[in-house]
Amino acid sequence: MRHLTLLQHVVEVARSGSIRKAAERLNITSSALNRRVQDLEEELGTPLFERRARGVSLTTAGEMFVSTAQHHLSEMDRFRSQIEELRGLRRGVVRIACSQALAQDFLATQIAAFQNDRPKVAFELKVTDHETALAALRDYEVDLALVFHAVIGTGIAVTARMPQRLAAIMRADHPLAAQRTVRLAECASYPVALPDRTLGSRQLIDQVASRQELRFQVAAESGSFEMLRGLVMRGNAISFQIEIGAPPRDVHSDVVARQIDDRDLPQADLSLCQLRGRSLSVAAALFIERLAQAMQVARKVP
Amino acid sequence: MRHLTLLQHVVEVARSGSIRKAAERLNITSSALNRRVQDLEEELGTPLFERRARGVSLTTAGEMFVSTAQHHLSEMDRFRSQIEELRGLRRGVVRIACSQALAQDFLATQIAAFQNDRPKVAFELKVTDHETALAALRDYEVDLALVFHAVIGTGIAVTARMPQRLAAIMRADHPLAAQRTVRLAECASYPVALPDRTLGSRQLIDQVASRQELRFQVAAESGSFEMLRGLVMRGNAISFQIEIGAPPRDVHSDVVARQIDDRDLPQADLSLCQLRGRSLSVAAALFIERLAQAMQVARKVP
DNA sequence: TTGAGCGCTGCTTAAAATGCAGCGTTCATC
DNA sequence: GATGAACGCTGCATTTTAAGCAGCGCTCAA
Repeated sequence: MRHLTLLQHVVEVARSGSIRKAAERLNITSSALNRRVQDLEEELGTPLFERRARGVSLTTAGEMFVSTAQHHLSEMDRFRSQIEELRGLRRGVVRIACSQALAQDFLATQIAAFQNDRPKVAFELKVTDHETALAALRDYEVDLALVFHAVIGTGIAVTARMPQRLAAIMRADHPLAAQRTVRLAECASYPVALPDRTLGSRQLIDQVASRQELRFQVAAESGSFEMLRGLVMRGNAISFQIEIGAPPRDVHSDVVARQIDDRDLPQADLSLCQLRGRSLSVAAALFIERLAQAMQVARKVP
Repeated sequence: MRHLTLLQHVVEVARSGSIRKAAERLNITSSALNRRVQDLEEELGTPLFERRARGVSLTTAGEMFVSTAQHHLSEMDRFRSQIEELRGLRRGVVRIACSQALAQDFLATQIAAFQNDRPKVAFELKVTDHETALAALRDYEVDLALVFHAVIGTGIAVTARMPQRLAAIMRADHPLAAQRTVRLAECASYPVALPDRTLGSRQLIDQVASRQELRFQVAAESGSFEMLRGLVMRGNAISFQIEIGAPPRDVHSDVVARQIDDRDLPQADLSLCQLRGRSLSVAAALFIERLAQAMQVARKVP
């Protein structure tokens, strides 16, 4: 879209915080970009950026402009998507931000099922902690975010919600593996490998642990679920994961999941989030619809 | 806005139904406009207009584009308005479509009061029948519409509503002027000057008349309230107007208004309408707010 | 059958955006 | 306190883009 470049350029300057950096990203010279910004500011009769020694930052007017521009760019994306739908191409990109726990099993299944119907739809997955995920949603970087136990502000709408319990994961030969459910206090008797503090499951654990005055023997702490699983397998530690990311019995390894006793757990939700007021591409809207449905269904089956 | 011209151009072509006509309105040559359209179509990979012998008409994709474009143009208008507000200029334009009944008294008062606070805000008034008024609202030609007894479809939101009775207006020396209220049947004994069928008040009268099987002595029929008032004054006819457009005693003439008996009247509303999903300029939003308030207050006082 | 009105295109000309090189400034670093 | 990297900005030459002009072929009402 030729007439959208100006908007994209300004948004990029805002993102980069520097005209030169933005120009590099956009593959134009900084002088060209600089003049585009200046022309726009002159036309509007008001500066959009404050010039600082190490770059630029948005003025109030600039923030308003960027917000409008982002919205319009998103609308145009959606328009193009509808055009393609009209032409029967059924293409599209769905961009998702989610926490690690979901990526491996739940989302992979959902995406595969969706692509069965619409093979030309591509997916972009961004795996992060929930704060970054919601920020990406706010910045129009992703179409939807799937977050666990997050504080969701206004501006973001929760399309579906799914209560999630925490599961303890351990090796099949771990003493606690004999039980159907475990209590958190029991886990304290063994070495544990905890998710780090950016992750929702850890925040949940900390909450419970401090209430029950539990002290874990923390063998390790990591932001990576692969790492934690590795520690479980090779170090015989206990780790924790939300149930949707922890199938009761993993066929590919000797790791098992054991539900934690209900009495120990506060309520925590897995939330499917969209940006309020934003219309999505056909592909993204369809996928969200199915995902929401899958979450409802999964909720019914305990 | 330099980068908005393309959108404006396409919208204008859609409005005009012809590239040449649109080009004339836009003060450019038809070849230039033609090529802009073609370039855009090529870029989108889909035609926006169907070429017909006597001009062009929108394709489905074209309709979608125009709708998005209009929305974005309106957003940018709003953005500029907010900029000016930020700079303390407090300027702006409020564009209104309303029926004649309201223009003379009610709206004039409201506008004058508003301009007392914000003298730099200009008003554009479009006086028409209610269908045209709602169409203008839908086409982003006006910011708000004030219509009486209209069928309001989805896509248009009613911000405030005010039940309105009909009043009979007549010369002070008319026999019926002696009464505080009149019945519609009584009016049938005298010559009447009726609003024409485009006007909401006429539709209301027709409704009642047909139910009560009344036959009026129709002395005249007109779409102009000035004309009707003239006939009342000079021909001693009775005419009708909604109460908000008919002050009980007009100091500038010998015309008086007498309320019609409640038993004769079906419910009819004066509605303040906005386009759903559209954000308005600061001035327009403020004016609407006050107008809505005024309508609530007016409703309280019977 | 004719002519007015339409969309479209080749060519020329005017305008706008871009790249290049370089200026003055700020600020972390040594 | 000197230094250099990073930044925004500007004059000028160049390229790219858009606009205007004239004219073609087409359709359809008169």
